[in-house]
Amino acid sequence: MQLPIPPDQDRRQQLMQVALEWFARHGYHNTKVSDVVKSAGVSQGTFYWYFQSKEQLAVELIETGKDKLTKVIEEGYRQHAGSVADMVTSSARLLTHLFEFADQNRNLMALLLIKGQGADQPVREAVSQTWIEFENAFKSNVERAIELGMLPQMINVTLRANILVCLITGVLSKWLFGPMHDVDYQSTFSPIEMAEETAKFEIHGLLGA
Amino acid sequence: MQLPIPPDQDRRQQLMQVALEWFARHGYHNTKVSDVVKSAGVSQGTFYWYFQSKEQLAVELIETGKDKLTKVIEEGYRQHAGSVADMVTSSARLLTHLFEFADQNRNLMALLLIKGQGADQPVREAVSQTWIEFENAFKSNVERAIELGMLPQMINVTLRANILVCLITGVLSKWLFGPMHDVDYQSTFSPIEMAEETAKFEIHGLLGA
Amino acid sequence: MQLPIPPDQDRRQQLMQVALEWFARHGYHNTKVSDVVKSAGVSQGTFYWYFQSKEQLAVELIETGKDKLTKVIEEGYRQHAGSVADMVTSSARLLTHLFEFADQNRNLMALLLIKGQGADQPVREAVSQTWIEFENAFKSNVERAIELGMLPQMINVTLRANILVCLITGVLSKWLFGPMHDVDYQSTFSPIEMAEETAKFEIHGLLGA
Amino acid sequence: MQLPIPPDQDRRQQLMQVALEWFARHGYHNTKVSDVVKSAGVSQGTFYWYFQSKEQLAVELIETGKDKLTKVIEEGYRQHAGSVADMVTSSARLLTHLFEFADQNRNLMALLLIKGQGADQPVREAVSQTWIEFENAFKSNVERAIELGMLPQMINVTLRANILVCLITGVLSKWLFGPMHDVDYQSTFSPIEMAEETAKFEIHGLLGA
DNA sequence: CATGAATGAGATTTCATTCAT
DNA sequence: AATGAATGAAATCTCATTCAT
Repeated sequence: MQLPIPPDQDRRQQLMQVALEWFARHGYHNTKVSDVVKSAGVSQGTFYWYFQSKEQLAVELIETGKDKLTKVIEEGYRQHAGSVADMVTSSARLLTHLFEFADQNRNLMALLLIKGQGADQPVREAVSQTWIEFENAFKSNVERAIELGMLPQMINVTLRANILVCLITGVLSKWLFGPMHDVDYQSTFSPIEMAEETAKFEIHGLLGA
Repeated sequence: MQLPIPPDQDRRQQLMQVALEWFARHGYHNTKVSDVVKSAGVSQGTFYWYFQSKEQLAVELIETGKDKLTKVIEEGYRQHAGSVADMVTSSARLLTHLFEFADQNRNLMALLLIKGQGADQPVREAVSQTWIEFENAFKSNVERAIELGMLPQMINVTLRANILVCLITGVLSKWLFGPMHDVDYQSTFSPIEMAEETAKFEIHGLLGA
Repeated sequence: MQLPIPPDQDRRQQLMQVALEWFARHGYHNTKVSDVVKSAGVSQGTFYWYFQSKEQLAVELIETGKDKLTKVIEEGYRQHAGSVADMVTSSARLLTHLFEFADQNRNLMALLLIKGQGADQPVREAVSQTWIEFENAFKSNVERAIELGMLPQMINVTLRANILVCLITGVLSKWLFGPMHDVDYQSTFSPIEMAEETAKFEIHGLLGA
Repeated sequence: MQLPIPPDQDRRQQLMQVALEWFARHGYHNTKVSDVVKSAGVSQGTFYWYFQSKEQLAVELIETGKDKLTKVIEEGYRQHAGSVADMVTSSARLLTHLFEFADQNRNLMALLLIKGQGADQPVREAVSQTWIEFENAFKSNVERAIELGMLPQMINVTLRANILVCLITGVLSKWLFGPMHDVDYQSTFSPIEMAEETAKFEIHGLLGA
C-alpha cells in the first residue's frame, strides 16, 4: 500500500527542480519566472502560490543544497589513525563521496560553484554561507588528521585548509563544467578517478605523480 | 614627431575603468549603464558614443585583461634545469608575479574569476577563452619541467596541469575575495607569502608542510 | 414553532463583519479577499460561496448600513412646536442618537464617510445613495421645523439643509476619525457632548458660544 | 522677448496635470500609469524619467496643492476689529477666496477632499498633513477674532474651530462634487453665493436666515 | 563630442475569481 | 458547504538603447 504524496508538494518540488535546472544552465538573471513556469506547464500565478519571489526560491534551493552537501562531508570524517597510504585512501574515500554527490547534483553544484555569483545579494549570501560551512568541515578534517598524527604539525592550519578547499572546489568546477564552465560539459573522468587523482595531489603535490 | 593622444581616448579609458569597478563590485547584471555614466560624470548618450553596447564593453574589458594576464605568465616560463628546491623557487617566482598582478588588478580578477559568470553568453565566452589560454600556458610549463627532468613523467599531464590550475585559481579567488567572494575582502597575506605557500603545496602537497 | 437560523448565515455574518473591519481600516482596494478569509479562518473558495464578488459584498455592506442609519434619523423627527430652546434640545436629541449610533458603528461610518470613496463605481454609487437619503431626511426635518414655526422662513431651504448636513457629516468624520481620518483615532468627547456642541452651532453659529 | 521654458519642465507639468485629472475623476487605484501616459501621449518609460513612482507623484501633487491652499488662507486673515456685520463680511471675504480657489482647482480639491482617501498610506499621510495645516490656519483665525473682541470667549476654542472646519470642508465637498461626490458635478451656485451663505451660517447658525 | 529626454519590450508580482474534489 | 490549488489578465517598474539637438 502506498501513501499518496500530497499533490501540492509534488508541484512545489517540480517547480524547484525545474528552476534549479534553469538557474544552473542560464544563470539567475537569465532565468525568467516565465521560463520556469513554461517548463513546468503551469501558469505564472501558480509560481507565486508556492514561492514568495524568485529570489526566495533561489535562496531556498541553495539552503537545501547546503544541508545535503554538509551531510556528505560530515559522513566522510576520518576516524582512525593510519599510515600515509591510509591518508590517501581515506581522503580519496571522502572525495569520492563528494564527487559522486556532485556528479549526481550537477545543477546544484553549478548554482553553488558558478551561477550563484551572478545573482542578487541575498542569494549570494546564501552561497557564501554554504562555502563557509564547507570550509569549516574540511578544516576540522585536517585538524583531526594532525591530532591523529597522520599529518605533520603545520604553522598555519587555516591557510593550508583553505588552499585545500580551493583545490577541491577548483577541481570540482573544472571537472563538472569544463574550462568554459558550461553546465553541459561532459567530463571524461569518473568520480572515482577524479577523487583519487585529487587526493594524491592533496597529499603529495606534483611530485607525487 | 609625436602623435597626440586624442582626448576622447582618456574618456574611453575612464569609462572602462569605472565600468570594470562596477562589474567587479556588483556583477554584470547588477550594473546599469546609468550607474557607470553617473560615476563617470557623463551622460547616457556619451556611453554609446564610445561603446556599441554594455555587452561589448564587458567583452572588451575581459579581452584586454586576458592579454595582460597571458603576458605575466609567459614571462615566468622556466627555462633552465635544476633541483627540486629550484622547482619550488621558480614556481614561487612565477606565482609571485601572478599574485602581484592579481593584487594590483583586483577588479579585473573579480570579473574573470567570479562576476563574469553572471553575465550573458558572449561575455562568458570571453572569460572562458581567458582561462583556456591560462591553462595552456601552465600546461606548457609543466611539460617543460618534465622535459627538463625537474618533474617525473606523469601518466596524465593534462589532468595534472588542470588540477594545478584549479589550485591556483581557487587560491586566487579565496585570497583576493575571501570565503564570500566579496570584492572588498582584505586579505591578510602578502602576494609573496601566498605564492610561496601555494608553490609548496603545488610541489609537495599537504605533506610538504 | 421556531425556525432555526441556518448555520451558514452565521458564517455569512462573520464574513461581512470581518470584511467591514478590513474595508474601514485599510480601504476597499487595500483589502484583499485573501485578507478577509484569513481573518475569518476560512478558505478563498468559501468566500465565493456566500458572495458573488468582493464588490457585491461591499455594496451589500453599505446598503445594510444605509437602512440602519435611515432608521436612526427617522426616529428622531421633531413632532411638536416649541421655543428656540426646545429647538436646540430636540436637535441635540436627534444628533445624540445619530452620534451614538455612529460611535457604535465606527466601521460602517468609516466606510460611508471616508473609505467608500476609494472603491469602484458601484460601491461609490451605493455610498452616494446613502447620503442622498440622509440629506432628504434632514431636509424634511428642517421643513417640518419651519412649518411648526420653530425656524424662520428661509429663501433657500435646500441650500441651508445641505449646509447643515455638511456640518454634521464633517463633524462626524472628524470626531470619529480625527484630522488624519484614521480609523483608530480615539475621540476625547462623548457622543452627547459632541451632539450638544454641534446642535448649538447648528442653531446659533459661532456667536452662540 | 520671451525666455523659453525648459522643455522637460513642460513635460513634467503636463504629466502632473494629466495625472491630477485622472486621480480626481477615477481615484488613485483606478488610475493606471498607462492611463496617464496615454492621455499625455508619451510612453510608459517617460513617466519614470520624471517620477520615481506613481505614489511619489501623488504625494507631490498633494504637497504642491497644500502650499497653494495654505497661501490662500493666510492671505485672508482678519486684521482689524469690527462689528458683527464686519465679522460676516470678513469671513465671507476669506471664504470667497477659498471657494474661488477651489472652483478653479477642482481636481486638486477632489484629490484632497475625497479621492485621496482611497490611496496608499504615504498619500493619505500627505492629505492628512494638508488638513492639519488647514485646521491650524482656521484656529488661528478664530483666536484672532476672539482677541479682537469680534467673537465671545469660548470654553473650547479648538472644538469650535474644528466644527467650523468641518462645516467648511463639508460645504466644499458637496458644493464642488454634489451628493454623489462625482467630480463632474456642476454646482448651481457661484463661489460668492456659497461663501456668503456659509459665512452667515458660520456666524449665526440656522437662526441667521 | 556630448546631452538627456524618450522609447518600448519585457520582467516581476498581484489578486479577484474559478473549479475539481 | 468547504477547500485550496490554479488561473491569467493586468499592473508597476526597469533599463539598454536611440536620436534630435
